Amino acid sequence: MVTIKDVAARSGVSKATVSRVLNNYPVSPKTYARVMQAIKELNYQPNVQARALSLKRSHIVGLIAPDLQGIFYGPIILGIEEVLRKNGFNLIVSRSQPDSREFSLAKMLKERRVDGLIIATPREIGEKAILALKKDNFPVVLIDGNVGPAINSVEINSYNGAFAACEHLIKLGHKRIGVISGPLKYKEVQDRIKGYRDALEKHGLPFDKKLVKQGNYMFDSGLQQMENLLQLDQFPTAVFAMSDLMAIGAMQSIFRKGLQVPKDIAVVGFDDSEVAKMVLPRLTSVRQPINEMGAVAARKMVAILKGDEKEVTHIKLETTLVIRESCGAGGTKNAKSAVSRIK
Amino acid sequence: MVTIKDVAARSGVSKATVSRVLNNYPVSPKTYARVMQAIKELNYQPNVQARALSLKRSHIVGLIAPDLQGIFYGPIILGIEEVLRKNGFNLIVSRSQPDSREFSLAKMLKERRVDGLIIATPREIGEKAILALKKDNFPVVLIDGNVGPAINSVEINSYNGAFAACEHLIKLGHKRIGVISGPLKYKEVQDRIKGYRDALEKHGLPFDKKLVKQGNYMFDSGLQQMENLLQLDQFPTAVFAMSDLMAIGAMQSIFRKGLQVPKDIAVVGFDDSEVAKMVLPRLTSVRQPINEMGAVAARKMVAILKGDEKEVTHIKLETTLVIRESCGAGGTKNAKSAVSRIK
DNA sequence: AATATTTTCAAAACCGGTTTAAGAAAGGAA
DNA sequence: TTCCTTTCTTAAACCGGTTTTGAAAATATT
Repeated sequence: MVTIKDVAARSGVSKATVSRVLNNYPVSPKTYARVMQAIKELNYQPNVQARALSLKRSHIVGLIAPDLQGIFYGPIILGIEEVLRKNGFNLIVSRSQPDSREFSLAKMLKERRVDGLIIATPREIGEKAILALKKDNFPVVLIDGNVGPAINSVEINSYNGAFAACEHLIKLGHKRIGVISGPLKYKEVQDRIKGYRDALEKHGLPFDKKLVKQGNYMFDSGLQQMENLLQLDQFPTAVFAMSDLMAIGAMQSIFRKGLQVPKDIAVVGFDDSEVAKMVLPRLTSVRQPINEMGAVAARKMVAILKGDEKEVTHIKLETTLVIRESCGAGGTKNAKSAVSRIK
Repeated sequence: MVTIKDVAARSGVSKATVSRVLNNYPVSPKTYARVMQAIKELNYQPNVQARALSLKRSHIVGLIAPDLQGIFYGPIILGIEEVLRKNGFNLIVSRSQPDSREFSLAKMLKERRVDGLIIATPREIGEKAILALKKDNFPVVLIDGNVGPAINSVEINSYNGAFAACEHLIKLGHKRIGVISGPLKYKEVQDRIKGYRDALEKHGLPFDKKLVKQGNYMFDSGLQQMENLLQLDQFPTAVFAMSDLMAIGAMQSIFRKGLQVPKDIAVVGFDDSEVAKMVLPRLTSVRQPINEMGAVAARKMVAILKGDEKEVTHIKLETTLVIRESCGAGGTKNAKSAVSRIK
């Protein structure tokens, strides 16, 4: 491998000078030219390990997520990677292990392998561990979660998304709207339920606890919870599911019962993932800008690492209701999008 | 940050001795104990950058893929990451840029940021660039592709998968089987077409070129190409699509025409992705062990980096036909799986 | 007890960069 | 011309590990 020493020898200057050229410190034009010439001739590429050791900066950002693929985490990775690459950083991905999670966090930190950490779905990691990172002044950005004002976060405005979905159903004339939720302990689930309730209230409709069933975001639970809804004395005429997978499960459950979507029961999902377009009737869904969430988080991280930004920010991205056939309102798209930024 | 020097000072030995303890070189029991004690007390963690510089090994493996998410690349990442983590390696993911692909490859190599490279879908990268890596003796494992005997590869036995899918349809009585293929220039597409033709031939059925339409693996192209098939004078009674997304697109196309699946036209897909279970009728599909492909590639890489294996291997993983309703044969599953290894 | 052999450890060099402190060269003012 | 700045350049130290070399200590042999 050709090193900085080789370049120095070839261009007749010292290592220090080559380093200055590389880092844009003032150098006389002719020295600059000679060094660049040597770099080109030797096809020299600086050794990142050496540079990292010296600078105490690896130019690597770590992503910790409970899963590294699927409807949600796939697009996040994509969004993060693109921004990082364009800014000269690399991305190390790591799945959070349910068991040894804090350990691996602490290790990542102490090893100094990464310059900063983007943590997706911090609820898997534990608030304490995250706050400990902060205490060590380690750059952290959370995606899809929030552990208080001290730590940067990027999330979806779940409340607005749910509100829009439910209001849409109400305006179509539905008065009994079932909900298949995610795990109730999650903050975003509570937000969405609040959006649902507020939409009902705004239009003078009563809230019926029996219409809210708890699922786990997965297909099977949508199927299961829809069955439960169908066993009520009085069916809901519409269902709002907090994920597309559950919405699709719900649709299958409805079909099995011999009913039709949207004629007998209208269905709205959440995510607007690829599958929403593939099922019949096509699924009306609350679009989350997942890819953008990753990109925004990565941009924040880059800004921190470059020293451009110091203040903690909490960003909420807005959702869009994408109307297809499963809700019973023809149309194609109904856009509403914005980025709100809250300090 | 606490360094090896601090540990040395605390335990009253030299840096060298601490290093020996850490790397399991012979040391007297009482020295060992003292050093370990100091390590624990100081909560010392070696700096990976320094170690990487000294050892010329970063313990990072790079993955280059055209996409980092979705049905195919998502599970691959998952499979790779798990194996690497368990073996003490980290994974850097990088999307291959259509434009500057060779450049970034060469850069990764020269920078010595990663110890080895797993390249998914090498057709995007270019054979020359890959062979150049080999020339530099850089560890490379290809996933889902093959550029000759010199380079390690892991792929799916596409031929067998297609053969099984088509033979299954033939045994159900179909005599005119349409195909919606991937891009014909891809090797695996040619293999699958060969599987299709051989199945026909084995059962004495004629091959009709008009029944093979070229798609691009995406949903829309399935829809489009099925429409083309439906414009033939004589419909196929079954369709084999080379991806689930295209199969689902084809199904929608069939429905639009007022026909039913599988009654009028049977459909079989390829991938057995999550969506296969979500559409109605549920999709019969050729299951690719995608996750395992990633794991196998990662294991090979680890073996190379640990110096355990030197010979080049070409591994083909077998597929399984998963039977659901879209093909018209009730049943649940029909397993057939194996790993064949070819030197 | 004297010598040979083995074991254990420390000093120093090294990996390939960056940075500091100081010297050399160039330019400007008196 | 001389002296004072300002601009470039470099030697040496440093980042935090690993590894080689050789000496001291411990053990074995005679």
